[in-house]
Amino acid sequence: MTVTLADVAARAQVSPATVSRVLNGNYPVAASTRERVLRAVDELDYVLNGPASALAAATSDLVGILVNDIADPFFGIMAGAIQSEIGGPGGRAGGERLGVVCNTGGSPERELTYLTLLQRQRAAAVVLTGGAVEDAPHQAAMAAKLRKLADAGTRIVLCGRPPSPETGAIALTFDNRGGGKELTEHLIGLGHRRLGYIAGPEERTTTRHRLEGHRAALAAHGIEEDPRWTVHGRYDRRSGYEATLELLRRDPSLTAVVAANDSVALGACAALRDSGLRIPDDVSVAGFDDLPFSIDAVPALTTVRLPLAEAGARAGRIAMGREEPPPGGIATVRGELMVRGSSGAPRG
Amino acid sequence: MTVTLADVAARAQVSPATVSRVLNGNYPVAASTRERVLRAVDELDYVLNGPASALAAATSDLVGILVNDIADPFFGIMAGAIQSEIGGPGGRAGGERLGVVCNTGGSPERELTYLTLLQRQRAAAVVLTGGAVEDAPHQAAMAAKLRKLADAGTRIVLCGRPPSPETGAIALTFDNRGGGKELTEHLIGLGHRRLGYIAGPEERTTTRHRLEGHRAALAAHGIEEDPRWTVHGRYDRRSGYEATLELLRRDPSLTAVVAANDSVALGACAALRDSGLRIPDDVSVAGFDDLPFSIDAVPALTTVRLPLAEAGARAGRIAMGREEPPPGGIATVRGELMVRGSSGAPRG
DNA sequence: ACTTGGATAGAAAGCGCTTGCTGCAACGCT
DNA sequence: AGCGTTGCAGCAAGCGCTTTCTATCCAAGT
Repeated sequence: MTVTLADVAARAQVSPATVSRVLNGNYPVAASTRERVLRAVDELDYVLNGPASALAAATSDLVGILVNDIADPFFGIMAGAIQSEIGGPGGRAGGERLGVVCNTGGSPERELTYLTLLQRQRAAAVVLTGGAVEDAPHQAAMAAKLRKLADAGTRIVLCGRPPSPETGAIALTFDNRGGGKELTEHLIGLGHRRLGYIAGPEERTTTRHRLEGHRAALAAHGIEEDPRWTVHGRYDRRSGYEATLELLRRDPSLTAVVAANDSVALGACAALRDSGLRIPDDVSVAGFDDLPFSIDAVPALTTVRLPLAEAGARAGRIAMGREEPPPGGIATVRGELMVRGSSGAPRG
Repeated sequence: MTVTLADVAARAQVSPATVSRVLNGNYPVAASTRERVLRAVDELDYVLNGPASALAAATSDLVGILVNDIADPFFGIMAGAIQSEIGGPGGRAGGERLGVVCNTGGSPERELTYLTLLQRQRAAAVVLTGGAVEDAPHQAAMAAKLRKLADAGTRIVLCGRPPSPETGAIALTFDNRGGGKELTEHLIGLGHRRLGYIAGPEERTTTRHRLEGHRAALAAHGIEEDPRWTVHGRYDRRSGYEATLELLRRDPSLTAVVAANDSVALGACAALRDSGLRIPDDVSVAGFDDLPFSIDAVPALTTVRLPLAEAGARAGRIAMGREEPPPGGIATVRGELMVRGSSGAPRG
């Protein structure tokens, strides 16, 4: 049926053990023998049986990448960067690993299930990207699962997610709080005093941190926040559109709208325009992440750039054991304020 | 060390065979026994060893999803839809499969390598999304690889990619040619006679088909095309920006720019604006795909909507054997012209 | 010339699971 | 009462690889 190691061995007139060693390159094999084996492999078009070798070697070459929403470039960019470092194809030869990205859709259950699936596959490493859900039971379950994975030898890396002290996982965290604060301070510096905030879904670390940064900026400048100025929604444009309309309804005198991310900001822009308001003359808008399309908004979006690709690449390297983890296993990745046309001084 | 089937069997006082059967649910087991086993599984926190079971059963629960660019929502949307149908988490219990998306970056070698990796893992199915590279040797290599995978029992589905007759793979193809034609006809109908075209990378089916549609429309209306009106580039905004500048340099009298996709169109819009031209008053712009952000361009982008999520979902179901393949194994998915603000009658 | 040791290659014992086949009650039939 | 069924459970033989341990060969050491 399918070609096996034994077939190759027979053809190359060596033992299966030798073929295995040639293929793994972890044991001295005479050059002439090696060549004979490789020729046989080629002639028979042999492909190693992954499951069998994983079973025997008790290690697999799978690396899992968990993302909240694969259709969102925020995750796509990170996943792409991680995967390209994982090696798989494109990486240097040798450790050819299969970087697989799994889309949780932001659902806690799916997150856990994927982790189990990866555990079942005995994944070599797992990278979790983006914010975490802040539900206590779920966090406990996650921590337990991660610990179990780690105990089984799976390397765990968090990319753009807060540290999980209990699990000892390496974490590259985005400084969402700092970025949010800086962004709002920029707006305050421009003269804004009544700022609406469109937050992401509740019970999410990213949502909370960005909002905290926003509020910290307000507090630092003695601006008392009106509870009506905050609306929660999803991380998509539609949600931004609706939330903006709601914000405008609650307080038409707002002079700025800060969005949880760029997609939401785009929706906000659309809603403002549809309401006959000009940006930034009537209302300033700010996003977060600086995804590629943000610069194409009209006017271009003021936002906080997160080095997604760089962070992803680093996370990938750490997951592969090709880069030293940061001291303490935790590193904070800062964002950079990008001031563009969507923010300006308020009227009057 | 780690818990094995045998441990569970011992604890439940049954044979390993029985545990396996309970877990797979493909053999009658007395209810009381089943319950005892499940309790033991739970108590020991047992997780099946994937490689071992794949080896023994000669089947795996991996399903590969190949995409050209994971950071591009075009692929992200399809991949998400496919993955959610693959089941994995979220799907109904039972056939819990791991849908893994692999990012080829549009590179032929990586595409092939991923296929080999999936073959090595004995993937249950593989879905290839998006356009194919039109290099003859590579196509032959791909066909051979796909055939081999198919022979090994892996189901192959092409989503948004032209059929590959040699391989007998199921194909859900986008009607890029038809969409391109319709789009350009819309522009011609508006009165445009000098249309620039920003094509995607050469040697790509998607690029060629869209361009052919564009040219067919021109030909059908007796418009002779100036070779200077076509520029090739990548499928990203940057490329669209540069190509537009080039187009303008070559022929400043163009009244419309048709882009290979929405991202490119966005770049085109930016270039036009930066050149002091208004859209659509001075120059009309059209994209392709209708990605979520297209409606947020200012003015909103005229484009062709491709039912990415629907097609992906269907491809996923077919890959899982949960839906009948289309008759003949090939289905054409049409796009829908979305006329919006970025296209209008030319000046004068 | 004889021992020693380095360099290769082979034999064989699993890795943890699945599954065809066998075993054995309890059951219903004539 | 005798016997074929039916329903469950266990035995044991692998699945295709890796890896430890052993065997062999030859160059070098004394």
